[in-house]
Amino acid sequence: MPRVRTKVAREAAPKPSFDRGAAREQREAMILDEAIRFFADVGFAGQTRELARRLGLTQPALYKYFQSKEELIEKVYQRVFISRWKSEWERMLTEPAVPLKDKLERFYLDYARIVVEHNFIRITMQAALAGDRLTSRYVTQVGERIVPRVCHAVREAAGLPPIADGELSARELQTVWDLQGAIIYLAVRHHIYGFAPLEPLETSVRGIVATFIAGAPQVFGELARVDAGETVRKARTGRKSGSSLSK
Amino acid sequence: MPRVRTKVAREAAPKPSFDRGAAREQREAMILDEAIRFFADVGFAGQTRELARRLGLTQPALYKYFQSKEELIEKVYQRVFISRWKSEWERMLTEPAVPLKDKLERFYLDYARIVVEHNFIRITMQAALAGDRLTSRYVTQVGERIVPRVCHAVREAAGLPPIADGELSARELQTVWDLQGAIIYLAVRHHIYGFAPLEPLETSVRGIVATFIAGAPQVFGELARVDAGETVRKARTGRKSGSSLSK
DNA sequence: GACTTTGGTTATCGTTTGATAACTAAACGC
DNA sequence: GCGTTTAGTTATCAAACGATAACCAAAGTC
Repeated sequence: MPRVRTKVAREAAPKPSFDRGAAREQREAMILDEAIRFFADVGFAGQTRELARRLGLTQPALYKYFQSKEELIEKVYQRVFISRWKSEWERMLTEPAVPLKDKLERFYLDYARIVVEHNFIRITMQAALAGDRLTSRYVTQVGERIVPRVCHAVREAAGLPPIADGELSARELQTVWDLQGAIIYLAVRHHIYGFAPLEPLETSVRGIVATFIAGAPQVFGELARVDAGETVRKARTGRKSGSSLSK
Repeated sequence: MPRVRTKVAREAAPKPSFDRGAAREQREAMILDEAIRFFADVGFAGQTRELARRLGLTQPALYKYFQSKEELIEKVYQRVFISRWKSEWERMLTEPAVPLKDKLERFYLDYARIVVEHNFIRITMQAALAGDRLTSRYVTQVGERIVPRVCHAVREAAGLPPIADGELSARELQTVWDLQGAIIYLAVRHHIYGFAPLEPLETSVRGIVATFIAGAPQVFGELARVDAGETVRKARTGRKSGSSLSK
């Protein structure tokens, strides 16, 4: 029964042999990186043989690192998403005494640099289309940790009273989601539709933030006035809402 | 040589037999509609057998209508894209004497109803990821026929002089693309990421347009002032650009 | 230096999957 | 009515593709 013997030996393996393990993980990471590029390119229907070829390996060699294609894809997801969430983002958006414009620009410039990237957006989109959960997890995080904080920041700048996350109106939240959308669409247009950007990423992000800042607080303010009957105006400059521009 | 005889007979086929052809086209359309739903669901890697099953047919029957899976997908593209471009959009955006807000709301409400739709956005995205040309054609059309017209409309409302399409700055065009992006992202969030909308589509579209109108003309105006040295101000209400809100 | 583990190979297996062949029954034209 | 088309069937092919088996050489362990 050599089978059993092997199994026992493996389970009892006493010395994991430091370097070996590290080297293996490094190798696995290299494969994952190539897999990310590969699947971002051709989609998850891409063949393991082709991936192996790109790595300069034979196809069965992949199975020394991953039990199945499915597991490989799962690890690709994890590597893509986990490595692209920065915990400081939440801090950046709550830092007190930073003017709204600076706060949003700093955050969205950083965020966009991570998110408007070929492999990230393509993997994300393919994963989402395939119904994978991790993608929604990422978007859920944005919805829980980013969007409300931006809302609060805008409310503060618009002179509205602070409220809890749960009390933010759908309208306020959606307005911030629209800002998100404009950022993400930069990535979609470039990396999925394949159109060259019209200008540097930084310029676009600043522009999106500028339009938002010029528009959103006013929208928030109008919401508040509708809700509360004109009580909150201190941050508004007395301009009539519907000037010649909007009518 | 029965082969040749058949061929000749087919080529010379004198009476296309009205109803037959019509019925066939109808049947083909039915299949295409199901194929759209199917591929939107599972992606273009979906099996022809499964599609046939959904249609209540056997798989080889599909090949009476399409020479290959590729051709079927090609026709799916055409059906999806061609049927969803309205030529009146271009007219709606150039109609004179309609206030900017009304013009944009009317157009984007209609546009969103077409574009923020399960099958459309999913097929579009999958096709784009697969590198298909028709998708880019659709986006190109938006870029050529919609975006510049919106730019002109905004310029007009902001009191800026009319210019040719080619003279629109990257900054102006991108600002309008960002508006597009916010609309499309409504579809992505709902139909690809799978999150329930926070509010009715119409409300979101009106909100996006409102934010844009409150923000964009100001941005356009500032652009113009930078370019031309404060000469164009007639449509502005005298509010300082960077009020307490943005600083 | 014998023994084991590891990372790789070549050969191959079993499904899956697009596509075709061969046939059939109903509909159609005359 | 009789031959022809046509829309469908069943059976089947050939290639693609994920996965496994069996083997091998180099490195590591004792």
